[in-house]
Amino acid sequence: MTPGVRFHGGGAAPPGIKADVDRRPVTLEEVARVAGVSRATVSRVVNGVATVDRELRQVVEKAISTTGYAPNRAARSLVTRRAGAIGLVLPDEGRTLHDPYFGRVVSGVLPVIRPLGVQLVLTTTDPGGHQEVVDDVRQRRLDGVILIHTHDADPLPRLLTESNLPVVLAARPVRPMSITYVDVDQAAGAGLAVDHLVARGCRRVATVTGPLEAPAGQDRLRGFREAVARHGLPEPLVVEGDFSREGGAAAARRLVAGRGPLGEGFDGLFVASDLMATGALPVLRHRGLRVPEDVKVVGFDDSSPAVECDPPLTTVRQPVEDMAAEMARLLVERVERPDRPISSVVFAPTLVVRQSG
Amino acid sequence: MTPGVRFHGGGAAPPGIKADVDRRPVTLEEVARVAGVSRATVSRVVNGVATVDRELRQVVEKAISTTGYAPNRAARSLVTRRAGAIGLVLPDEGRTLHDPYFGRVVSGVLPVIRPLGVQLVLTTTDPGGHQEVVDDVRQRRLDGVILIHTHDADPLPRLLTESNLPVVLAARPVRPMSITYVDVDQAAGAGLAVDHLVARGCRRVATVTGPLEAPAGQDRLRGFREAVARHGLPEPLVVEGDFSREGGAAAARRLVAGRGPLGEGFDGLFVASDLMATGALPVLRHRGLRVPEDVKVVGFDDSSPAVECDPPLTTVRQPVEDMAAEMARLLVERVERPDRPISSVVFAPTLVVRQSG
DNA sequence: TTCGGGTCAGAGAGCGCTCTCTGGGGAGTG
DNA sequence: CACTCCCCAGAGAGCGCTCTCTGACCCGAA
Repeated sequence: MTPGVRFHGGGAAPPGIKADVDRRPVTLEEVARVAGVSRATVSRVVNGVATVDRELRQVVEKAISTTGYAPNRAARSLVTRRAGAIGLVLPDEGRTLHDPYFGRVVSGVLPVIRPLGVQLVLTTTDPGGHQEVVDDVRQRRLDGVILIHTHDADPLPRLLTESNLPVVLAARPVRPMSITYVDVDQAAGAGLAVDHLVARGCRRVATVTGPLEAPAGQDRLRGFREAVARHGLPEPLVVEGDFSREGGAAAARRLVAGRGPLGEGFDGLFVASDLMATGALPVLRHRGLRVPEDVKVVGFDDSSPAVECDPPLTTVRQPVEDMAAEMARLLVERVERPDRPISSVVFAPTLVVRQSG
Repeated sequence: MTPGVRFHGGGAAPPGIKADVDRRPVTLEEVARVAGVSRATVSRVVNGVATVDRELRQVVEKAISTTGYAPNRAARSLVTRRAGAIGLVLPDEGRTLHDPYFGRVVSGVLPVIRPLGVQLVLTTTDPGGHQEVVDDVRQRRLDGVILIHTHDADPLPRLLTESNLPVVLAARPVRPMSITYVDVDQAAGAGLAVDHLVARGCRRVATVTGPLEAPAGQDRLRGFREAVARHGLPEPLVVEGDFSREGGAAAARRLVAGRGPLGEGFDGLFVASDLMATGALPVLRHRGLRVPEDVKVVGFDDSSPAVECDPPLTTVRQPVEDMAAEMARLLVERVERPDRPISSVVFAPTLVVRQSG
């Protein structure tokens, strides 16, 4: 060893903040030494195990705070076989990520899992397809996943359940399968919309549906038809949309094209998503139809476009935050007791009345 | 040991999927045994270390795929002292999470870190304040964090940098400090807006600013004033807003209140955020001012309200995805080489012309 | 043949934690 | 007073991986 000049430290380190920097993290071992107890006892204190003497506990707690100990999660995970993290998986067709719905899900999930010390990891199924997500779970980086907006062809739900990994779906699966999901009663929501239109005096109603291969699309149409029948209304106009703004506009154009000069056609319109409604409204306006005077419009989702468009949209609200919180709870439950029977939850929608209908 | 009935397995397990379920995960050790090599060699193959004989490598790779081996990340983290995860920290005043901006950040960050095998962990500073985030890093659950929308009083940037933890800020810090950040040239963006208004024939311009304690608010106002001076325009009207829709509406009311009967006042309006602009537009309309005929309006952000409002907004676009990707790159770089000098990046804004101005 | 040098696989020591098992000591009982 | 029982702290064995160090083996040069 050549003796040389040490720039930082070298003798007794000055006390204070600087000494913290670049120092090796404190381990259980060191806390134990400071407290004059064994590693096991410190571990018990850290994890809140009750069988520790009061006095001893205080000594340990003091040692923890003076040393500034923070447990290494990787080491703990290695033993407990828990990652302490769950995944939120979005299909990245670009759309979902930019949908405010996504933020609502996050703000529903976080309050449930943070107090449990569980992290929320964000992923899309975008690049490597789905294997990445499965790998994340198999590598024990994720204890389970919440799947958003899976579509018909999505192999992920099956892939994950077949590997017996904890999954919760946001929305009913396309094909019936043994999987936990949380959904809103879509049909009932559509019914709420029709009830409202009828209460406001509409007699000839129309609908722009979602894509009919999606369960949400199917269910909202079914609920719409059932409510129309229940109220004894004449056969409604039905045009299929695709949940996009442009799709809503296109569908609206087809609807007004079939409308006669003096109002035969429809006086109430249920659009199966707010985004489509924001596409449909300008079409109606350009056709000279005033909303809500000539046509009353009700949307679905209560997403931000609903309040931003003109006029603000009466719409069916899904309690997304509550649903997300429930998904988180179900997932955590499933991670902790994989043997429990799976169970799903369906929420009731509500109607938010604004100016459009 | 009492001999008893074993329900699952017990003899030779039937081959196939069922056997995978509930089985203990495969370890390096087992792969090594199957391949007839040492644990070290398998590790070398898994991690792509070059000094492994070609043939041997193939044998190991085969063993990996037949056993279905997936490395345990916790074990790896324990040794490498890398969590393999970075945090995206949002201040939860409710707003940010529901802002589409947030989704754009995520979709900029993910493509950068996923190929590196790094996870994105979402957090807010909401409940326990900021200690939680610091703890996450100290517990080595997070290698570093990206901080979004920090405000003046936010202690987090300082807290993290003082602990010498890798941080990247989205936006210039309020007070100058030694920290990596990525931002758009706010002043230049405001200049773009004024240039456009002038090119469209405006002579008397006004602005609704952001909150002036925020750097973005200050910089956009400064850029606005500089451009106004550069074009030799008369003293502009300036009203302070707060980046919210309601704040935009309130500011617009104050502006039109000062406007005389025959158009003395302003014919061009720069609103420092799209959201505020969506609040301002209806106010102008109710005052009988047509956009863009009577007043041309330019917003800032190119967020979704810009395309949803009526008329669609001409606005200054921040390349949010690119900026987010850059933040991710800077953070990863910083995690890998903490000794490197810190560096920040400023992006150029562009103008998106729509119908409002 | 001997020897130096280079290549590459194996041995083994941890990383920091949890958790079971052991055992000391005090209280209660016969 | 001896014995049992219980309570609670310590010892120590891993969890599954990485990475350094050792050493076997082969090749070419002396």
